[in-house]
Order: sequence, then structure tokens, then C-alpha cells
Amino acid sequence: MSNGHIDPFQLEGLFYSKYSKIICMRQPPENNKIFCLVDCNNFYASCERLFRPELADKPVVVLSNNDGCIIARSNEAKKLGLGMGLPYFKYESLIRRHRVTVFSSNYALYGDISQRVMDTLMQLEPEVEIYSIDEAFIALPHGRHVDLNTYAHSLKATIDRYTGIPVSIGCGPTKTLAKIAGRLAKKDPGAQGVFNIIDHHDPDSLLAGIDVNDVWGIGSRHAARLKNQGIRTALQFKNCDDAWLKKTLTITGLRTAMELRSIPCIALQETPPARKSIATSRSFGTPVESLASLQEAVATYTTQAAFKLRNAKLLAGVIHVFLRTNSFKKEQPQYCASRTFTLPAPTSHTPLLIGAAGRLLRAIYRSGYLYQKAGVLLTGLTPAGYQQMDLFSPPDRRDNSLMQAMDKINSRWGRDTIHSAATGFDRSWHHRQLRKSPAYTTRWTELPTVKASFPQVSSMA
DNA sequence: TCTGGGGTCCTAGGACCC
DNA sequence: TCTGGGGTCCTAGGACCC
Repeated sequence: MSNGHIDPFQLEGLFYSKYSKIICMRQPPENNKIFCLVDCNNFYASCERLFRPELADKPVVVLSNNDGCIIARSNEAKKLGLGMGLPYFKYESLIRRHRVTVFSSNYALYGDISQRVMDTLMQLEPEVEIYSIDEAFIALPHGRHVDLNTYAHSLKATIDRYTGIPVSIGCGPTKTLAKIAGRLAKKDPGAQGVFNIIDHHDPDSLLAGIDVNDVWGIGSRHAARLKNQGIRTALQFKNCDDAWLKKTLTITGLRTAMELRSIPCIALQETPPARKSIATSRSFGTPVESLASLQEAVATYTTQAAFKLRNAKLLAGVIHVFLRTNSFKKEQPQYCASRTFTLPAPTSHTPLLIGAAGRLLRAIYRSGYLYQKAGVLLTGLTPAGYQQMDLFSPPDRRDNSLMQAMDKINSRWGRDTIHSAATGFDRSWHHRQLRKSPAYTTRWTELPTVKASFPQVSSMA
């Protein structure tokens, strides 16, 4: 092989036996598909604008939980230099000066709008992978659309018409190249939201213009290591030696390089794999010192995690609890700890889980610290229908009727209508959410009101 | 005053088994 | 002098994603 590259089709067997991992898809090239990435533009900001049309060309930002960081920006806000993940409080004056509209995150709204976008896509295309709340991959057989660009533009227009959400579409021979095409669709003003890297006359020249950090799968740590070695662009990364890549960035890094060489290694996942963990954690609105407050918070997070568990029809076999002080406050004493407990039998019973979480918390709690965050992680998940019984203890006769009744009440009358006393009533630790928009599409009481006035009609037939 | 949350995968190393 | 080989499972840590 030239350049020290490993031919994936030739050596796949070797990799398979040596590492027990498949590094590329075993597909004859003629069966290869075209991958398209459909990516909602500035998704959270676009969702907020749907119901505030007067903000269409104004700067908008959306904040993370606890109103901590900026996690979505409209193009106008990006131009002001408001970067992704920046702490809000440091930019408050800039935001006020430029009259940027600020929203706390409203996940009920974004989740519902996302569902509409994905439903639209799935009505139009048979092979869809919902990759995240604002992105989906679709796979198209070669030759299905004579003019891929025209097709992608019409797809974009349809999603816009059905949902009001603007999207960008990138097409490539692999998912990684489709991601790069999607990036070019956004950055290149001539692209008008669609970029097809397959028919480009010189794809390498495009890769030469892409920072290695902007390649899907290369994060800041790996990028720094690569740049230390003089590898700065996607093209240089693509041409790296395979053995070195595998050693330095593990099998995932090698896969990414293969994908840049148009060799598909990452398959379309139409059915999402079973979940392996369910977590709920939050930063506190103000630092928390007392065990009592922490117990309320942890009981509340456990309640939410258990609800997610039942919704997914799963049981948890293991529960983890963690807490930590604010690592940004270097001058304060720091402490962080976590502990795990394997439950006697998998369960989704909230009181049982709250009890276990409370014991774990008491075991790791140390007084004299200002805690900033705590959380609960449920793992060892199994389907609710297949519970493994304990040989030595009698079967758990607790039925699910209590949990079912609570879930029913809370879904009918709103979350938290009925809850365990352990979650408390005061909740001084509760996180901030000062600028949240209404749940326009998911709560009857928060439906938007439309006022229309009709011009006087003088004569009607 | 104020810095998110929820996931996944890979690897190395230790414990343990026969 | 000299102490196996092959395997699984679990965990922690590090990296990535949106």
C-alpha cells in the first residue's frame, strides 16, 4: 500500500481477529450509499423565533440550564462574538448593549419541534437515523436522484414549509464527509444551505481548508496532540499513517481517517440502540452546604430519573450518586465524590431508589464544603418485562400501581403535582430559569393566542 | 453573584477463573 | 536463575458527541 495505508477490505479480517472490532462496513462498493446530513440551523434559537416572528432578523441567544452558558445563538448573535458555551454573566453587558433577546432553555418546546422535523423527514425518506435533537442522517441509494443538489434543495424547502425550521444539508460518500459537507453548506454563502461533496471537482482542496478540530470525532484534546505533530487540516489527517493513527487515537481515530478517504466505516443506525444509562444532574441556583438540602435535591433528581426509566419501560440494576463543589472557584476548598450501589433486584420504584440514593449521599457527604452540583446515574438497565429474580429472597411483591398512579396524575396535572416528601418543599437549591418561553406546543394553558383583525369588507357576494 | 446536561465508546489494569 | 496461558468481567479515566 502506498503512504503506509492499510487497505480496509484486505486487512479487515486481521483487525477483526486482533482487536475483535470491525473497523469498516463490509459492503461491496457498488452497494455504497450516499449519506446526507440534515442539520437544523441554530436549532434552539430557531425554535424560539417560531413563536416570536418579530425576532426573525434580530440577535437571539438561548442559555443552558441554570442560565449558566450560552448554548445557542442566531447568526446575528454569532456576529456579535457570542461564542458557544461562554458563561452568560461575562457577556451580559454586551448582550444588553446590542439588545440581544435571551431565553432560558425550553426543552419541552425544542423536543416537540424536533419531533415534527424528524416526522417530516421520515415521511419523505425510508432510511433515516435521528442523530440528535437537531440532526439526522439519511442514506440514499446511488442513482436514486439524478440531480442530488436539486433534491436536497427541495427537501430543505419542504422541511421549512412544514415546520418553519431552516436546515442545512450536506451530502457525502460517508457520514464524516457528509458532516463536513454540512459545515460547508452553512459557511459557504454561495451554497444556499446545500453542499454536495461527492460531485466536487477537488474534494482534497476542501479538506485542506478544514481545521482538523472541525472533523467529526476529533475533539480539542486530540486536535492539540495532532497539531503538535504538525497535523492541522483535515487533509493532513486523512493522509496520516494508519498504524500511527491507531496507536495515537485508537480505533475510532483510524475509522475517522478512513471515512475521510471515502471508505464508509460508520453505518446508518435506523433503530436506536438500547440505552445504557439514564442520568439526572443539575447545578444549584446557589451553593448548598447542608446535607438536608442535598438530600432534597438528590431525591428530586432520583424521582426524575426513575420517571424517565419507567417511560422507557426499563429497570435499573445499579445506582450512582455524585456531588461536587464549584471547580471554577479555586479559592474555595474542593471536594468531589461518587458512590455506586448495586440494587438487590432491578427496579423502577421511586421510593426504593430514593432510599438507596439517600444512603449513598450520606456516605459521601462531608460537611464544610459549598456544593455546586449533584446528580444521579442509573445503569445496569434491563427491559421491564424481563426481571431476573433473586434465588434467595422472596420475589418483590410491590406492584407498579402506585408508580403508575403517580405518573398518571403528574402527566395530567403537571410534573410535581404529587411527589415524595423527600424531595422537599422549600427547594432553595433549585436552579434558575428566569427567561423561559412558554411551552407553546405541549401545554394547553400555554398555547399562544393569535389575534387577527380583518379588513372591513364592503360588499360580499 | 454568575461557568450545562446527558449520553457513548475505548483502553488499561486488576481480579478472577480454569 | 528460572513461577503459564488464555480468557472474562469490572472499573476508572479519558476522549468524543450534541
